[in-house]
Amino acid sequence: MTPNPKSGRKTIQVVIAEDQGMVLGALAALLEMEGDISVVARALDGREALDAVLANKPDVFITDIEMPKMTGLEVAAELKRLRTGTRVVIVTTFARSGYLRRALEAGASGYLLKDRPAEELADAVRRVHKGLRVIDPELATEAWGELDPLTDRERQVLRLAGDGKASGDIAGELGLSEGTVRNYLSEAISKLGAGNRVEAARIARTKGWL
Amino acid sequence: MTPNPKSGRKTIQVVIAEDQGMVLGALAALLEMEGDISVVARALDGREALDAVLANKPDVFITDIEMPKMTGLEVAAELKRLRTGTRVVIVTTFARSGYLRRALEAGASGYLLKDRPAEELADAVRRVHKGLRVIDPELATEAWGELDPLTDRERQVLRLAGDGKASGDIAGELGLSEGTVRNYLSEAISKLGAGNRVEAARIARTKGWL
DNA sequence: CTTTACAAATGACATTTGTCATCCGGGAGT
DNA sequence: ACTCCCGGATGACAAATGTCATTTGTAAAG
Repeated sequence: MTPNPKSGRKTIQVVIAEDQGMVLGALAALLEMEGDISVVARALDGREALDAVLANKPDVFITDIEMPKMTGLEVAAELKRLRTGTRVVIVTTFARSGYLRRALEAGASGYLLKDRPAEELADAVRRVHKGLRVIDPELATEAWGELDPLTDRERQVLRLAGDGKASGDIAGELGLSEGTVRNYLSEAISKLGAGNRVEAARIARTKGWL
Repeated sequence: MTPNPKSGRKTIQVVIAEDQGMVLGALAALLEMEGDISVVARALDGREALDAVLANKPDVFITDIEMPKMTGLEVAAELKRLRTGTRVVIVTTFARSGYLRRALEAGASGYLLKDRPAEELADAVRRVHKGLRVIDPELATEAWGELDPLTDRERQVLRLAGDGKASGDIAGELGLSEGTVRNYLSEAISKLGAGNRVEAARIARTKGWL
């Protein structure tokens, strides 16, 4: 609990969230090697992460997107709403423009891919701590690529359809009529230029619209 | 290039392969913290990995499964064929019994999940280096769980169907008649206890049968 | 030379999907 | 009050999908 009594005391405090324990530990190890950064807490899911950030008030919060309980984007949005001073850096596998947009809307200061060399993480933490924005170059360019044409309903319906559920089941799950579900699906299919529900779901997923 | 002039000189030499640069670096950092382990090379894809192992003859080779060029399983199989003395540890996201089976057939000595706590990695390396086998507990139990009931045809057809292709397209792509495709699909669906092609594909995928 | 076995195809049928035009019941405007 | 719009629901119809029983080659086993 006592703050790392290292050089000068002015280390950057960070909290990390990542659902794969091994990766979480490894990233933490990576950051701990840097003299000017201390990992004050780790979390294996979104809810835990949110609590950890609120409890520790770190300078920077590093988080994955796809996690149990709450996604990294949801946590970021919540932190923005609560006006904590903590800066958020998203670290994810997915180069999806939809994710980046949502991340920025949720007030994230950084968005970088797990593809990048490891050194960039510590760099990003420092830059973001200074108040700068760090966006992965690959995304930065085409970032503002076409925006999500789907309505909320279409999204929900498409999500379930993509898992192989039948129209009737989906209807039951969402409290709609089967016909209505088919209508939404039909709309989504045409908006995405797909040939059927499955392809539509696939397309939406790769764009990060889910 | 000079071997780490640490305590005693008898460190375990390892090569790591993982396609996500950030994770690769982090895992390396994690292992480097252990006094008795040295990371002598890193690789970002399968081919690179194979070369690195052949060039360095490490004690242990740690690898992800899903990588560009060559999968970790393929590299493992090749190393077995070449009778190098290097022990292989698979580290992956997927708890699929199909993968585990293939890993063991390819002569891997370890199979662990990225879900597990980070400490287990170094442990696994040490155990494997001693000649022991390390299988993730979650998989170890049901490991020999039900073997793939699908025929090759069913697999092919299911793969395409899972991407949203229609029966007709699949037929064209495989040089079969549409009716036949539907028959295979129907068979696969019943074998897997699914309700339709999409669910069947999903189930097969999670079992590692693809 | 049979028998058996299996991959592939056919045909027929019920069900599910995808499409479209239309209808209903509230708001929100003006 | 009276439109106009929008989420949702209906109904109808064509197309795609899932199921089965049956048939045809063909290759291995006897």
